[in-house]
Amino acid sequence: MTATLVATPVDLNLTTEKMEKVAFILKTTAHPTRIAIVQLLAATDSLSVTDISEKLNVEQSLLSHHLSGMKLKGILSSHREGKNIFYALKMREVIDVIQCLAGCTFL
Amino acid sequence: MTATLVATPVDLNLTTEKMEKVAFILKTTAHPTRIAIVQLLAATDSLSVTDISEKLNVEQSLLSHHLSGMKLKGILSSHREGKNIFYALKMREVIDVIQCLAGCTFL
DNA sequence: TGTACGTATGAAAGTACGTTCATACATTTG
DNA sequence: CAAATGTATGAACGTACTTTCATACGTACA
Repeated sequence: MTATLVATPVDLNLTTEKMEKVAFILKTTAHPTRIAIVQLLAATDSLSVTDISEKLNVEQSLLSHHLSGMKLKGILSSHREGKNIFYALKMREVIDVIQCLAGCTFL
Repeated sequence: MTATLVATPVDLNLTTEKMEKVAFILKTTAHPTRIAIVQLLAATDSLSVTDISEKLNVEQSLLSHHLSGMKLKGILSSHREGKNIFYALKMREVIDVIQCLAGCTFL
């Protein structure tokens, strides 16, 4: 008997449409600042733009662009509270995505 | 007692360097064709460029660009067998990443 | 050795993304 | 209502990504 050092085949079985959607979400997440945002909101539930800006040391306008993009694409949600706008992680699955890759020993 | 409808906080705890690496991998995967490539190689272990080109209906040169990029970034590996070059999925973690997102009901 | 086949490569062009800056909008407070 | 604070928006610019095309390279086989 010979040992076959071959990975177990996995059947992902995605339609073209689903592949496009997955790619869309991946692209939306694929940026250090945006990953940092996800990380923050994974732990804190909801933060104002100023909070995030200070914790990540990212300039207000740039951060706002990232946040509204992520919101537009369904990853984040937001609500106003007085002068502040609070963002929260809506698509919590991205946590698992990041966690999965972060667990790679070779990274 | 009040029910708090709040998601469980998750501590991702990534360093800046790791966030950059994760972003790098995400970016490398974030494209419908490349997701299709991963899907194919997740199931088949190793395929020639022609195989992939025919199955995905992607022109040779374009496919080659995608493949060599993915190889360069450590996602794929390749070896020559005669005239053919076979590509295989090296970083199998990306399967989980895609599977995770593909499992989202709302996609 | 030359011809055919499989694959890679590089330039060029279009498109999308990231960043900055200036400015506008909304809400609170004096 | 004017000023201050928090946030969004849009234009402009540079950079990176995607695609196509032409061509080069490697291998097999007549």
